[in-house]
Amino acid sequence: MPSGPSLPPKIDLAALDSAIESIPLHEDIFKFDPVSQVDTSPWPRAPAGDGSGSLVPSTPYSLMARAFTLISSTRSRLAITTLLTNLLRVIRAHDASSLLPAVYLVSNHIAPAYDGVELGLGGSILNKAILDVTGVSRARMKQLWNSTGDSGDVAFEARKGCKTLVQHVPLTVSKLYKTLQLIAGIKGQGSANAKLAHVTKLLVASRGEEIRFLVRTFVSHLRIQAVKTTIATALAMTFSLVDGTATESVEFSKSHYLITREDRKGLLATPTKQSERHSPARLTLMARLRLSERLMRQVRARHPNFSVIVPALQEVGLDGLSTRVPLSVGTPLSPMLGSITRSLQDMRAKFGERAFVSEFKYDGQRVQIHALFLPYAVSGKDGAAPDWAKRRREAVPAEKGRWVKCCNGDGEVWVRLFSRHLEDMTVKYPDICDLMPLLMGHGEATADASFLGALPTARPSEGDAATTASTSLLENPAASAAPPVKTRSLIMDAEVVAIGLQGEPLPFQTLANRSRKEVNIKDVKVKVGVFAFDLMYLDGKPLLKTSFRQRRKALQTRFPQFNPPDPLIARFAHVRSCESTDLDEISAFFEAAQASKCEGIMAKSLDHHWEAVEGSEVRCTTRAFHTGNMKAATGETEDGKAGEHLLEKLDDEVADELVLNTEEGEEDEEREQDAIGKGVNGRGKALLSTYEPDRRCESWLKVKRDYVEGMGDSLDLVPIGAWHGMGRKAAWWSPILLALYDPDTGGYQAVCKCISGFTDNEYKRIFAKFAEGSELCYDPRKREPMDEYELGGMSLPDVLFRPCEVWEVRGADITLSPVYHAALGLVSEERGLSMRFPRFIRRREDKSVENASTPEDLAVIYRAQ
DNA sequence: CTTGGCTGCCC
DNA sequence: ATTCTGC
DNA sequence: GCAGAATGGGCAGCCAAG
Repeated sequence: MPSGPSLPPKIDLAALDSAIESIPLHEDIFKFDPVSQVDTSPWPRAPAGDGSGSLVPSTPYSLMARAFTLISSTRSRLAITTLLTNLLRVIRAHDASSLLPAVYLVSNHIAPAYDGVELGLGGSILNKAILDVTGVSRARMKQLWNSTGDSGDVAFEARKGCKTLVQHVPLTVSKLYKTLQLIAGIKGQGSANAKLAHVTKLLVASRGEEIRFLVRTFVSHLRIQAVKTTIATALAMTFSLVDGTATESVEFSKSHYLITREDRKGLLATPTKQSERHSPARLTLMARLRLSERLMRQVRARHPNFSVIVPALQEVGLDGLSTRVPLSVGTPLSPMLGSITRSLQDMRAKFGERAFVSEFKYDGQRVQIHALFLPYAVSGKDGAAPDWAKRRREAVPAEKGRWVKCCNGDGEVWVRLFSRHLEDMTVKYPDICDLMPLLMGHGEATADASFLGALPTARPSEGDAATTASTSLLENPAASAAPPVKTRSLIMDAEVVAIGLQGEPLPFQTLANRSRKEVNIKDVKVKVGVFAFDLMYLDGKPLLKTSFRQRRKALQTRFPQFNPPDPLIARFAHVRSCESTDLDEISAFFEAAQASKCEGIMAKSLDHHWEAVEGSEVRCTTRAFHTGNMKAATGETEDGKAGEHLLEKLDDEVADELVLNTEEGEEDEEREQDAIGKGVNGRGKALLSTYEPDRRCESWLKVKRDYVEGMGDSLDLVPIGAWHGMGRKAAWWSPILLALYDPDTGGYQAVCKCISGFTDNEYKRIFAKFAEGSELCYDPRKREPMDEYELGGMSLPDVLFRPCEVWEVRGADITLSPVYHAALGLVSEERGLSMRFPRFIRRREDKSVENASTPEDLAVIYRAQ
């Protein structure tokens, strides 16, 4: 119990529960009033943040638990969004300081990915905590795990029937968030116990449903059908709806986004009556909500940091948001992703007449490179400027990243590297950091011939790196032509690939062997090459809306491939690409990618286009079009009116871009000139080649061998065991352990687990056929396991199956495994083989278990890789 | 001082 | 990473 | 088609236990 001078006033828990219970969180967002419909008098109090010493309401965690419970009872996106929006509105209205913590709690995080904050709690520690707190037996725990498949549900069920003798102080959102941050900060010897102590304390303090969500929050797995987009939407709606509280900035008249109480009087966001749905007044407001939602998604995609976004919303609202939270060097944007495409023909067909390039998809690690040059001398002065330290601090968002001195003595380049999921990788790649000043023209060796080299593409070549480089230079003679232009700032997209002494690409597993906490560039054991493929920001200008053709051109001309003279520094090249749209040539390029150990290819649309929507007449006139540039979009047209027409036909996405982009600075003249599109006189649809953060787009298509039917390797495996599924798969077996059949011994060698590719019906069939305790399925802990199973270093499955089916399973490639013993001795004496990205394709009813794939079959595939 | 379990993060 | 499902 | 969920192989890093 807390003690000391500021003992909080005694809380009437019954009154609190009833006050929370009576909040109509499910109510239509236009009707719900977080001020008049919420009674905060029984809420716990905390000192106001303004230092006045006055006590203000502090959001009880039970409010969040209540919202989560309601959310869990539906699968309707609309209902979930409504609940979440109303929850955030209540918190915003009564306890604004808890809004950011609440948003983090909903999103399963406590900080942006790149801050490197980790809770370090997992199922194991939580199980311990639940045992401690509830006192249930281990057997009961296991039983609960098997039946619920959820840590929170286990905790909730385990505590049922436990008597809670002490009346606790209610847990608050703010307290929980602070504790999570505290837990994340605990390191070193004894940390496990220290974390456990905090967890246990909170579990003990929790009441009712709270424990379910508390535990899920500890394992960062809330499972409430709302992770990213739904939160962004709810946040946008929260700030669209003016609730008349003191903290709202009131500038209604000029806003694109705000909806006042007056505006929405008598209207419903989700009416049941058809007539109400189409009321013009309602449609106007819904359009505003959609605009806010799109704004929020865009801002979040360009600057995914709630610690920046939420305070910005609170201070400047939606209208000032995109200016206040822009794309910035030092903060990663969400990467653009490619859509899976099942064949080269499909890929070709999707682009139609549009120009595109194909690129090698290397098997490495994606990296987003941020770099900023800061000169020692400011203009007009020479020598180191006295305010260097201050300028340095001001130049970057925080004391993260790495400063690299330019060897020409001009200044320093600040570098920060991010992974695909936006983790900070700067310290992992000092060799890439050191590359940046040279790449940006701030080194002095740029005239050196050794700079002109390129990475060879899997061509074996004698001699050292320099010889190799000159060989591959022939592939791209243009590389030597470009003079180094000094670059101020950039954000670049690239793939990091492990390379051998000759610069040849090495497998992903080699790259994975690299240390992650690097201290010294001299200790780097796995050399890497950087294969660049996009440029999102250059010299202070975002290029997201620039066509890919121009981004690519800028990337290639400004940053020619080169091989730094210092062998410790990473090499730089562009991904190999092919501009032909001829299917045969693309096929040959795809084969070349395989030969170079690539995963496949990415095909990318080069230009912005307009295309007719079905049934409309299309007149194709070439003229300048560039999203984000009103003048170009409405510029020269055949009949002079078509420009306006075009604007009317813009789909929402583009309209939004236009609105947002007015704040992104002037257009680049060069870009404008090159902007190509098709005028459409009729209904039109935008097919853009913009960089779309956070989206899997049809303008980027990825083709891998294993997506293509009949192309990848597949195995015919025997299911020999399984575990109880979790979450939505709790009622079935998942994952399922698969094995090869060894005809020499009659044994079964486990090769991988499989979770993907099964339909729910297939799961049902499997669970019914291999029913627990039946002839075909037994508990290996209760009955001696059959000795023909070779499980390797695998932990024992919950159940073992009698071998009786054969399944076709496809994967990307075969890996040397530290765990499985499949084909042990055939390619390695120490390690067996396993499969990357295994997925169930179909049952082979035509095959008996004796006809399943053998260790030799697997070894053959491995050797052929 | 070594080993093995757990966690988070690459793909 | 891949895949399936409900909206 | 989007959004979310479940979970694959395998690595380094960290910590606890032996």
